Amino acid sequence: MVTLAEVAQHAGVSASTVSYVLSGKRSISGATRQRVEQSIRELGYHPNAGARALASSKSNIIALMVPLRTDMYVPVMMEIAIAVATTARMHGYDVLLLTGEEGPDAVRRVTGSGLADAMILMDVQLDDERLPLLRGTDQPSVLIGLPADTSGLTCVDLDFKATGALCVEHLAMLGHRDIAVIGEAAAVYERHTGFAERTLDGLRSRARELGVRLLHRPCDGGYDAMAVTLARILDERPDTTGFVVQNESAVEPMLALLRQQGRAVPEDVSVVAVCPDQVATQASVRLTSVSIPAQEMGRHAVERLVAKLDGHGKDEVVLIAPELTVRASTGPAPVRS
Amino acid sequence: MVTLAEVAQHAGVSASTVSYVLSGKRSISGATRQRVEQSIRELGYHPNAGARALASSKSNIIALMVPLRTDMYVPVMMEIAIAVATTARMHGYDVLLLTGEEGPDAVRRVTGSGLADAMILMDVQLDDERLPLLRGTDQPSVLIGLPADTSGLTCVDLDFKATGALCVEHLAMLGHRDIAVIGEAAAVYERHTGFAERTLDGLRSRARELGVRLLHRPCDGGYDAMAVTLARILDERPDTTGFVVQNESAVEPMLALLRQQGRAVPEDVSVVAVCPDQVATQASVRLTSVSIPAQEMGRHAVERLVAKLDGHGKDEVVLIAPELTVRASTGPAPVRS
DNA sequence: AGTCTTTGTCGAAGCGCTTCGACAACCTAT
DNA sequence: ATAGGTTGTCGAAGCGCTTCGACAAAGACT
Repeated sequence: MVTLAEVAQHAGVSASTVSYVLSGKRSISGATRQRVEQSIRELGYHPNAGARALASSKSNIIALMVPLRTDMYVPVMMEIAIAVATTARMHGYDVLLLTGEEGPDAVRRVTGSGLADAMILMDVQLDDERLPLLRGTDQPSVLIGLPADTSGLTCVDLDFKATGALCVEHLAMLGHRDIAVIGEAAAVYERHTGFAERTLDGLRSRARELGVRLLHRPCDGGYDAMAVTLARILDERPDTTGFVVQNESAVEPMLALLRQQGRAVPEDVSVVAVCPDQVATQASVRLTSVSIPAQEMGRHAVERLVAKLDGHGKDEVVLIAPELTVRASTGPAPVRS
Repeated sequence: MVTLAEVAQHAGVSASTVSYVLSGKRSISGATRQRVEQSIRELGYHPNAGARALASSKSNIIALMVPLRTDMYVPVMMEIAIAVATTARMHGYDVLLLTGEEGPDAVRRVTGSGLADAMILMDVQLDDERLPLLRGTDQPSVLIGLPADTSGLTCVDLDFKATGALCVEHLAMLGHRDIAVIGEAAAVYERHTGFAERTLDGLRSRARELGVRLLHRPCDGGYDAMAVTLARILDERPDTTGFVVQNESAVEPMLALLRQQGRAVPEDVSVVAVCPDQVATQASVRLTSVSIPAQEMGRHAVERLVAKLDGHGKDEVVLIAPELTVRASTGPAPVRS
């Protein structure tokens, strides 16, 4: 274990000088800097993280709380997590992975111990029990997702309300008057997950404005659940010609079922998905979709956080504008028989 | 920020006594312990992580290197990561999330700085460039996955060779003589990912032993790629009646394509998948599969690591025995026309 | 009763780093 | 030439904790 002191001795300077070379917080002559850097290289010196954290009261670690449950959007979560880790590294931070399991205690533990300098929370509930803690501490934080009350918080998310509106608009413009929404599992709505409700909100209000009939049904993933859900929808609203799907694991089963029933996409029915691009392009019909910009969300979150850590950067809500990409799954509504 | 000293003062004992109450490394009288614990609670004390790490040279952090690329098994990776985080917490450790991006440098950085006490590597290549570093340090590590040379290393993985063998056996037993293997994307084989090659090895050697014809084709995920691959296979080996699929994102497209071609599963062709249970049960035909025990792998890895950190625990390779669950996608081979 | 353990507590010395004030040495402007 | 400012370096004081040796006090044994 090479220490700062050893580097200093090797370079013939004091410890503080080495520290200043490393941090750049005071000016150092070119000659000295080079000598020190040389010594650092020769000795293979790595600053000790604990000592640094202690002396500077900064750990250079960002905590990331991911949901424990894996009933939705797993690849999206993963992509966000990776984007967070990658972006954080670019700013000199490492990422501590916390699962939602500990709940508010994890927040207390991390802020209290100085383990992390800041934190990012994913999978925020509308009325999340961690929020009071965040508001009550001076440790910077960013939420990925939107709670009901965003005052005093910084949030990053896709504008799901606009997303819902966009989907309805697209279908309405193509002449569809009866639209069915296949949503996340019922449990997701029951625990008041913001994005799901906001999407629904956007869908409904736009549908009302455009005079389009809208039917929403939650749906567990998988083929069997989808079969039941689809049957019910078509039973209740036989004239449905447009579908909005917000549930990755329902996409492919749905396409398979439609095919099986002899309903052609997009000739007979149109499908718009809210899902990552990868899912949309790999599906058996290339799906018109609003993509979930996971990378961008992760990147944004870190950048907001770093800005806060650097002193600038205020509380604000960043809503990423949705983009609808037209692919092969939507077309003009069929002429009514 | 409440410090140890403040707790000590509040409880009327010395700082070291408080420390010993916390660590349990020396015996403390019941009365004193209670007084100290009371003070800790009243003051809301949380030990400072940096100071702890510095004084004890232990950070209580485990580093987890996940692959940057997301071209395969994303949900599995996520599940492992979550299992690692959860299990680590149960042993008093936190998890630092590193992406493969930095490569060997990340290993150097983490071991050198004492940021983490130990590390877990995922997505190990057969000839991984991080291995020499691991062997050259005294910091404990565990690999999830198997490199070519496991000497001096601790590894945890599903026994993919046995997995391959098991799949062939099952199909052979049902009378299938021509089996096609639909594998991961070609890139996965090109970079010599251990599990893919080991599965193939198991498939081939067992097929040879049982006198079964085997054709292996890599396949990118998605419907279009699958369509091409399937067409080629059936062109080359029209008598194929058994399929082994090791590629999550090829499963559903394949089932859709078979259905479309009028080949019934399992009456005309049988399909065995190597995938997480969730995928197998949610597919449009409930798939006979060998499951990928993500949770178990993550848990095992942490437990091996903690054992090493505690002094016991030697280098060893833990291969988890595969289990094949028969569901609705396999049946007796059709009688030859 | 005296010696030997055991038990519970304390004081002090660091862990390796950052950071502040001090201060030579050197420039620059008057 | 001298006062005033820069610039580059150093020494020392901590950051909050762990841990070691020391040592009273109390119990166990002859």
